[in-house]
Amino acid sequence: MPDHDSTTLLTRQTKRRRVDIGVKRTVGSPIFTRARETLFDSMNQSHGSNQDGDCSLVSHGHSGTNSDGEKSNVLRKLLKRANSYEDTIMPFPGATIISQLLKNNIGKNGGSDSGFQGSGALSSGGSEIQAEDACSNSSRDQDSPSDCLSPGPPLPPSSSSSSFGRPPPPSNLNSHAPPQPLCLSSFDLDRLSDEHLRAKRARVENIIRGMSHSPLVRPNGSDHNQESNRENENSSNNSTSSNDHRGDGNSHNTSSHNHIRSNCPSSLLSSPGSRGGVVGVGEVYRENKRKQRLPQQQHSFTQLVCSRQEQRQEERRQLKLQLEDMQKQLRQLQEKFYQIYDSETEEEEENGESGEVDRGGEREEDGNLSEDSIRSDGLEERHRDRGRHSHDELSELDPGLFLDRARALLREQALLDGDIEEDVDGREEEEDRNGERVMKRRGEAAGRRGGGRQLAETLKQELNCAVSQVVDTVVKGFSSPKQAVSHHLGCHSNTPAAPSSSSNSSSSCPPPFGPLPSLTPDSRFGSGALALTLNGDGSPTPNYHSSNQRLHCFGDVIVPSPLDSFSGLSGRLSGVHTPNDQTEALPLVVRKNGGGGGGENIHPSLPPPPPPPHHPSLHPSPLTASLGFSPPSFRHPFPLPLMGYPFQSPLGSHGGGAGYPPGAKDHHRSSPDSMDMTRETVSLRTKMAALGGGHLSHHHHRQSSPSQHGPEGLSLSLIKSECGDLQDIADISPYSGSTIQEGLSPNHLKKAKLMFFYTRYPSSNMLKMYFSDVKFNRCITSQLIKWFSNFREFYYIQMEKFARQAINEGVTAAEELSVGRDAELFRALNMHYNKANDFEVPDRFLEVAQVTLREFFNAIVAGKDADPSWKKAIYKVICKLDSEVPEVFKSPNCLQELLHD
DNA sequence: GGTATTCCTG
DNA sequence: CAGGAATACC
Repeated sequence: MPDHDSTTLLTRQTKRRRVDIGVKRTVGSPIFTRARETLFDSMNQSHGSNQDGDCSLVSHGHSGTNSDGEKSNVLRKLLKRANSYEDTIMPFPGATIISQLLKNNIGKNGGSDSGFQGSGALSSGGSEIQAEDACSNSSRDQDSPSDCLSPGPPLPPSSSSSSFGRPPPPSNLNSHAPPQPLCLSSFDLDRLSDEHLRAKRARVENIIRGMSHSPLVRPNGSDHNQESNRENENSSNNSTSSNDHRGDGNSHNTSSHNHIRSNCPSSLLSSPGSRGGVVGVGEVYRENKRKQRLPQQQHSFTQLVCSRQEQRQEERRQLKLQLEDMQKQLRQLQEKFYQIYDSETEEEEENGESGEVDRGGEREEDGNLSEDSIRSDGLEERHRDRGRHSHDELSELDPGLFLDRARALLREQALLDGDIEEDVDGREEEEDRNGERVMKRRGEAAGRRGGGRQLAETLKQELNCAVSQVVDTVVKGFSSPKQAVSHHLGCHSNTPAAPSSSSNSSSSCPPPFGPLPSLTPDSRFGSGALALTLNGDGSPTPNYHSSNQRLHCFGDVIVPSPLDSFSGLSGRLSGVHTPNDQTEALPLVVRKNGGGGGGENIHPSLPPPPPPPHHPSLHPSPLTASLGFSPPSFRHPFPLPLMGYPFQSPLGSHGGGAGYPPGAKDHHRSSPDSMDMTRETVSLRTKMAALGGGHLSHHHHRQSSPSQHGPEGLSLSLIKSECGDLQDIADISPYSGSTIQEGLSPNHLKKAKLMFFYTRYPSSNMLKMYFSDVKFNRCITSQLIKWFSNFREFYYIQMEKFARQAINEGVTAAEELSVGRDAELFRALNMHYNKANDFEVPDRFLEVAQVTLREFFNAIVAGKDADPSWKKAIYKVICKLDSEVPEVFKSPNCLQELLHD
């Protein structure tokens, strides 16, 4: 980024900080406290004490001695924490990770989080709009997103730090620490999870949008305008980002829909928005890249090479956006809770509405100083704050999406519980900012609490699912660029909204969201991870666990890695590959393209294996294990494809589809082809051997399956590339053949050698029959034929050698020559074709060998060897001695069977 | 012209 | 064991 960008970033950050602070307040606002109280009351009274204790960290000051008061305090604290966390760092590992990532990214970008935070707090609230713009700008910039995100954390710091007395950074650290989680316990966790879920959703949506959108040139300038336009289009109030934020708040009051939409545009599009204006450019750009990538993967690898950097940036942006989304989601969740439980706050809300201007200062103070004071702000303020926060801080994120999701969730819950329905409606109304309804709610609130619990549970479940999905998606993305792409693709396919990018830009946000509730769970998040059951119908728990694990893993991986690592990961994953990262994956891809230049060019970077890029943390087994990703995947953008091939090795595996481990297959789906292709293209037969070692090893590791294939399995696959048939590549597609391998593996070679005991002159058709697990193409066929040719060569050489030896030894009659299992000739042959001697050579082979030896003996004795083509007669004889190859060899697993026997 | 095989080389 | 060249066959 140019210097000016950095400066802008700083300004943005400062602004953002402000915004964040304001947001924090909102979070910390009394409403939250009440919500907390209600939640706690309903949720667990027993836990309350503990939580209080935990929460005690925050000053209880206001709350009365009453348990309720304590609870409220606790809730407030929790909320504050959550807010502070959101801004600073999420208590969740994932959140923390994200925050860290964002920070790291920022750092990479050149922006200094710390500096921002410090300055950010400083910035006055007056520039919220600007802050938004800045965010959008920053978001626009690839790096900028992080900046926007970063602000979030920073903002809280001021409030959080003041309120909590923690410095933002420490808070982050602390947040990671277990104690906080404890404090947060159910409620915070729920919120966090919700936010995560939302964030995931938002990410997915963003991704989808990006996918859908036609590739755009990065817009440096018009982003803001675009954003504003989009926002306007969306209908929400936002003519401008600044207006939007405030307007959002208002809009929320007026109508939840508006709020959502406004948010949506900003978040979705904008995530755009913040990236926003950037989005306009950034998103489009991303989209373009994504689209290109997809086609590239599927169609050709060359394109991939072209836009590495762009992809990287996009990935960064996406990551940032995701983080932002997550934060937004969390906020939304909080809001929901507030709405649900806030009946009390109604009064305050009205008051709060009176002065938005004051809010800025008050909020900060309130958030920091006392929750009670915050209450005075009222729901509206919260909304406003929310809107601001979302727009300002998370401008990129789509608050609308979150809201929609939240609504959907609420609705679902309502469906589950009639009581809840009312609550939901109330929420919406609250969103609308109808203070009156809020008041009504209060009355209901008491009754609701039961519903509130349910809601909380449902929200938790949904959050868990969403988090898990998000984590999965993120991890996948990181793990392999292609995967990420695939995910994106998947999202597209899955998400109806995704299809039209352009449409999405203007109105896309709302539509996607609207459908989200229903779609969200599975379809949207497309990635298998998505399987969330937002409704909570399903498997929240399993998902939850998975999510947690994933989060941990993710956290482990990500947290340590600075943005660089992140970017590297993203690049790796995306396939954009930073030069370092790309080392492995890209080359392959490139190769494919043309054998040519583009790919190769990329490769160069690869060679210098990126030692630093890969953080040890990245490889963490846990992730791979939990996620199912193989560690290599992280390194290799295209791990999946590779995995598939290795397994394919005839010997081991096989078993058709069975050969692949389920997980592996799934991975392959994403983008195995590219990998294989590239590899194949890259390494020809010659290379195959070399590759066999390295690649195969990778495959092996990746593939949990213990296929016999050694590391070499892949080598042969490369041949295909040589053939250069795109079709082949396409065919290679991991899925196409259940377990059909593109190339020949060492096992295949071994199998061929064993087959040589039966047939010295196999026909191509015969080979196809017996190597059914291999996808035959010219190259493969030629290679197999070449193998047998080589076998024959060795065979005849040995025959001639021993025939002459016999002659030299004084053997006069061919009859004297016999080939037994103890014969030196046989041992030589067996050593060559059955080195392990784990296969029982058929007697027929001994007979043929004896015949061959005698033919050579006779020919030599007869002096026929003078004729240059004297061996042809012998070949002609021997070729007739081929015997049927046992059916066993037709089985891909024949080696295992044969060897075991 | 393409394929298959052999021979030679590494 | 693969690549390349040469040769033979279709």
